[in-house]
Amino acid sequence: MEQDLQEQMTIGVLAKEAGVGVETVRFYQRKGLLKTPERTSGFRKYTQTDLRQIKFIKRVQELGFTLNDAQSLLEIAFCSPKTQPLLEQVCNEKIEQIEKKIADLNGMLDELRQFYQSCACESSNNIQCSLLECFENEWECCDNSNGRKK
Amino acid sequence: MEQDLQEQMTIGVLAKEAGVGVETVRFYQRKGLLKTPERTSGFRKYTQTDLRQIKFIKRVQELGFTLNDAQSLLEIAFCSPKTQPLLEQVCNEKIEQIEKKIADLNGMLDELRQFYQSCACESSNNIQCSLLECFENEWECCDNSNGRKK
DNA sequence: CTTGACTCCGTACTTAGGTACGGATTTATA
DNA sequence: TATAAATCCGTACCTAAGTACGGAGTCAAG
Repeated sequence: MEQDLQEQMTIGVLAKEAGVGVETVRFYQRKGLLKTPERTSGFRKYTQTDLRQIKFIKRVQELGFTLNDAQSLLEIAFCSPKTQPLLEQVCNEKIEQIEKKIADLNGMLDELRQFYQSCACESSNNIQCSLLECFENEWECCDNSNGRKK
Repeated sequence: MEQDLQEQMTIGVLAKEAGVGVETVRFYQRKGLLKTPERTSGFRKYTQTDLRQIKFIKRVQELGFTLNDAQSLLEIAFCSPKTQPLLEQVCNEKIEQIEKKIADLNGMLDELRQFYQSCACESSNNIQCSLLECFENEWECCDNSNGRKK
């Protein structure tokens, strides 16, 4: 028929287009992340809208959200003066989470670099430098310039 | 008795001190993250070292590493001239991992802020801004005065 | 009309990182 | 000494986000 206009596709095509597995589509449907699709004699029929929605979900996931988050984002997917505060809240929460994670990681980087530096003491023939001790002693445990201990 | 000098503790005390559950300690032992402890008539006996090690693991986890990562960090925890090349290698790997993670997270932050900004158009009294559309239109769908574009 | 690809369904399995259960000891307290 | 609390062990269960299985029905090409 002339249904090409509507670009209906099977689950397999949808999955391939979206870059996910067929089982994942079924899984999303079970979870309520995709609306129950129409069927032609038993087979699910999907539209471009479904494709866009899956892509959206995957993108949202990449941004560090869970599927539950994705669902609530979809539920408020139309922002208006009414829903905007909620959207702001959800986004800000995530932004804060990520900022905190970055700060932590930067701290860890510092610590690792100090550890690396402090133990890369070619002169230490017999010093046993414990990472745990370095960690606990603010990385002064095997300070090569002036002996151990803080 | 007079074993306070060694500060031996039972699994319950250890767990409480470390802020984890008793089962978690047993789980870490099964996973090889904690060495098999000594026992007094069947009961595990732990030292301050074990406590420090658990705290270290939890800290490493907080920084976004897995238990496997924690394990490999623990395995190189003692550096000597022999193990130093290995240490250097593992450290550098970890540093690279963290740097990549930070870069990823920064990318996420940018996108999230765009996501947030593009829909935070205070002037839109009647505009229905779809997150899906924002997403698909590179965040120009409800472009306001200072709207960002790709 | 047959063959192979695709889809259907429910269920089970996976990895990470634990958490809970339940019956048997042991230890500490009153 | 009696009793409550803690510990022992193996095993089962949990969430998240899928992935795999297996036997059936269906569709499209030759």
